[in-house]
Amino acid sequence: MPIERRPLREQIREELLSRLDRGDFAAGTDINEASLAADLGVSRTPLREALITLAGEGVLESNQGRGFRFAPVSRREFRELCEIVAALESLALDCSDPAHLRSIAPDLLKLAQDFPDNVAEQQVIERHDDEWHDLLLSGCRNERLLDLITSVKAGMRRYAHLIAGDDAPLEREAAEHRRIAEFLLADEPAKAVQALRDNWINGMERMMSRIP
Amino acid sequence: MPIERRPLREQIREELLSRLDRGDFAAGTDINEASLAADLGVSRTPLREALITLAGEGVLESNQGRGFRFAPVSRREFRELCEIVAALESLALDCSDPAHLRSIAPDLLKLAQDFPDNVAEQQVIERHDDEWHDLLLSGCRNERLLDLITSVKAGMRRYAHLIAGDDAPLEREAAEHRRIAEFLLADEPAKAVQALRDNWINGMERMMSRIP
DNA sequence: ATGTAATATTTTGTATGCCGAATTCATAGT
DNA sequence: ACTATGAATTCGGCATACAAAATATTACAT
Repeated sequence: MPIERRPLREQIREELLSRLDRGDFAAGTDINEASLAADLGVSRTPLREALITLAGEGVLESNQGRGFRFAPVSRREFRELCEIVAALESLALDCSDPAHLRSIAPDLLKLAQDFPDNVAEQQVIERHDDEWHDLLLSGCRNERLLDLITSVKAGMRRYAHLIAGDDAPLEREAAEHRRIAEFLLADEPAKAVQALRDNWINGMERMMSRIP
Repeated sequence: MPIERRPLREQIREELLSRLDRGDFAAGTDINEASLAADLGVSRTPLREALITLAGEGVLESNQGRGFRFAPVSRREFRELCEIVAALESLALDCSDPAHLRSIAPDLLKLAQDFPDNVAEQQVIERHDDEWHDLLLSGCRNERLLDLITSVKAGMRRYAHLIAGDDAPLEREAAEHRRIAEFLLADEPAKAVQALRDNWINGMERMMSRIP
């Protein structure tokens, strides 16, 4: 088996993000470095490195002398994030290889149809959604853009747990994914881009009511 | 005078970026943490924190065990960055308050006209250009978007010194800025957005030949 | 009882030290 | 002379130690 040979800061970052998905941290909570480090079984140094990375991604905010805290959630910020991701993913889809898009379209359609079937726990659904978008953008040659999208989406993870336990928006999401895939199958990339944009805007509105 | 009361990592980050503007670091160069820390008069800890931040912004890359190095420049990456910033600034302009845009339009025009007059050193010009764009986007209410633009632009600073010593593209840049400002004065924001997009694409092409 | 000042405690920010991995140089063998 | 193998050294990654700031606490005065 391949032993984990990656910087601790990266592993810590991912662990914190997945805890965030589970809703382990309340937004707006101050982070105590010593206790969190002890909890994770690492020293403060790599933990702080992870925290600084997350602060750069907007997951945390840092105030001089007061350390780090999970950035509070707000409808306004969520809308801002959705607008950004919509623009970035649209761009990514725009500069994707059309041939590649056609080749993955069947898979995208299939995944979208399987969507509501496995109504497993929330985390699985979230991963599923992310994977679908990742596949959609897999033909984008702009590496920096893909990294940036990943980074911005990290900031949205604070909102992930808020959608738990409601199947209706899930069905809507799947329907919109099917629509995008069908446009790609029909070789109409421009319409797919528009549908993707709509997907984010609609998803934003679905979420809005759940944010305090 | 107000004494500097900010985390060292931020001051270090800015110092490194301004050194980058001056072309002090060759792209692709490995960074020796100990010697750089000694040079800056700080310890390795806040330096590493700054390096990690810069790596998150794409200014540096980090390889396991080999530490940090200035990410090598390439035409491809520069094009990627320009496409991203074009999309982000377009979005920012798009969701700006039209009334505010009209109110700053005269200033923007004036600044653009003053552009080539003070043909001072390169750094001043770069700052001037950045300030113009900052003012242009000052009416954008999407805070996260503005932060993101700043962050992506940090990655472009590796290319800043390459444009030194050529006035022709500067004149073109100023002309395009005037064009944008005039659209805003005429209350045609949509055209201004398009002109802004063109500005980035043209600026990209102007730079291309200078990148190895 | 409440507000304020002084002190104690907690927690962050920074510096230093140690260990292991990775690179480099030297040496031996073909 | 060239490659391969091993030793030495350098350097990054992480832990620990220290300093400074912020928060909590207590004592005192009004």
